[in-house]
Amino acid sequence: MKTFAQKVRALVAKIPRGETLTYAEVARRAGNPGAYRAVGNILNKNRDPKVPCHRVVRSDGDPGGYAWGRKKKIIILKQEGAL
DNA sequence: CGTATGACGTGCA
DNA sequence: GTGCACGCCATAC
Repeated sequence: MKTFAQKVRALVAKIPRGETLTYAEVARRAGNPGAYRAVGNILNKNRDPKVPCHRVVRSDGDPGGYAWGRKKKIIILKQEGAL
């Protein structure tokens, strides 16, 4: 039984380049549609270089947050063509 | 085990 | 349209 964090990281790592998923979407795919809160929390404490957490945005269209800086996140998305 | 936290989401003023 | 408050879940301490 993988922990929710493990599932989330695996899903985020599967996000194709140039595409973005919302925390709610990731949480839903992880099996816990109501744990979108935990998704952000997990990525925040478990920022893994193998996980493109910058491809995870909020449902409002806002970039959300980024452990390395929200601004940096936007730049990366722009470079990938997701923005 | 219980409390506090957070990169959210929705609702209401 | 903007701002504040509440609710929600998993993880950390």
